[in-house]
Amino acid sequence: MLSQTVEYALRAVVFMAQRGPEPQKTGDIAAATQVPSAYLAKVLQGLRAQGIVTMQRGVGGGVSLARSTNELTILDVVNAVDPIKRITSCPLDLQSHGVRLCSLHRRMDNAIFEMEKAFRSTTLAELLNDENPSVPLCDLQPEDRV
Amino acid sequence: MLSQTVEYALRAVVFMAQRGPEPQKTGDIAAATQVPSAYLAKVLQGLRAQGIVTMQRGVGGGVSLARSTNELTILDVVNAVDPIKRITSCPLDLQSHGVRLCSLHRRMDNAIFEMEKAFRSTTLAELLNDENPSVPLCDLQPEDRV
DNA sequence: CTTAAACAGGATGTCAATATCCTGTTTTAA
DNA sequence: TTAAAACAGGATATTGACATCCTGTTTAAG
Repeated sequence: MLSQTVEYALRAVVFMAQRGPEPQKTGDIAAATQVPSAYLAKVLQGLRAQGIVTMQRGVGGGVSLARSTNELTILDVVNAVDPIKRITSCPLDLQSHGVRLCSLHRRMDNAIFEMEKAFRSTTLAELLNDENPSVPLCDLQPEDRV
Repeated sequence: MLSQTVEYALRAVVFMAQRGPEPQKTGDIAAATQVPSAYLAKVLQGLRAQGIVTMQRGVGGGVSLARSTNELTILDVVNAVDPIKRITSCPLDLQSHGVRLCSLHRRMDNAIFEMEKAFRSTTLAELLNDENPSVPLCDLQPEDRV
C-alpha cells in the first residue's frame, strides 16, 4: 500500500524533527530508525533533491530538515520520495472520457484523494506534540509503561 | 499507488456487471477492457480464489460474478487481488508500542483507512447507476458527446 | 597540509509484480 | 466419440523497488 521507501523517509524525518536543528549523521539516523544505512543514504538524497532536507559533508556535517516542522506535512515527505499519483485522465485513453472520468475512475481517484488529504492534514510539529504514550521511534522503559 | 492488477480486476468486474449474468469469455473481457489477455487470466484466477467470480470451462463457459452487484463493493475486488494492509502493530517492533501505535503510524494507518473507507462505500451497482456522461469502458460516439 | 569525517554516486545484486507462452484438462455439442 | 471451446496452471521473461558495496569528493579540525 505504502512503499518501504515512504516508511523509511518518514522515520528519518521524524527522527530529525525530534533531535532539533543539529545535523544528524546518516548512520545515526539509520541506527535509530532501523533502516538499512546504505539504502537510507539513497532515500535521503531523494529528500534533498525535493528540498525536504539539506546535507552537509565533512566533519560535523550531516542531514538537517530544510524547513520548520510547522511547514512540513507528511504529504510533503511522501510526495518527495514516492509521489501520490492522482488519476487525472482516463487510464484506457477513451477519447470521450478524457479528463471527465467515468464513475469507476472517479471513485478510484477519490479514494486516492482521501488518502492524500489525510497525509496533508498533519504537520511534523503536530506529530511530535501528539499526546500519545507511544513516542515515534522510542521504546519506553519498562517502568514507564502503562 | 494502486497496482495495475487492481485496475485490471476492477475493469473486468465492471465489464461483467455491465453485461449481466451471462458468462463472459476471458478473451472478450480482455479485449473490452484493454488488459493483456494472458495476464487477465491470472487476475481472474485470483478473483475466483476469493469468491468474487465463478469460472466455467468448456464450450459456452466463461467468467461470471459470484454475487449480486448490490453486494459487491470496490473494496471486495481490491482486497481479492491486492489486499489493503492496515498498520496493526508497530513496524519497528518496539515492545512498548505493540498494538498501541505511535502518532506517526497511527496517522499513516488512518490515511490507509480513509482509502479503505472510500472503496467500501461504493457497490458495483452504484457504479453502474451513476448518472455520468462517461460510462466505464465505453467510448461515446462523436454525435453523443457533450 | 594532512587526516579523518561524512556525504556523493555509480555498479551491482535480489526479489516481487507484471506479463507472455505453451501444454493440459474440462465441458458441451454434434 | 470426437472436436472445438474455454479455462488451468507451470515455466519463463522483464522491469522496477529494494538493498548493498565500493570508490570518490568535500569539509573541518589540528
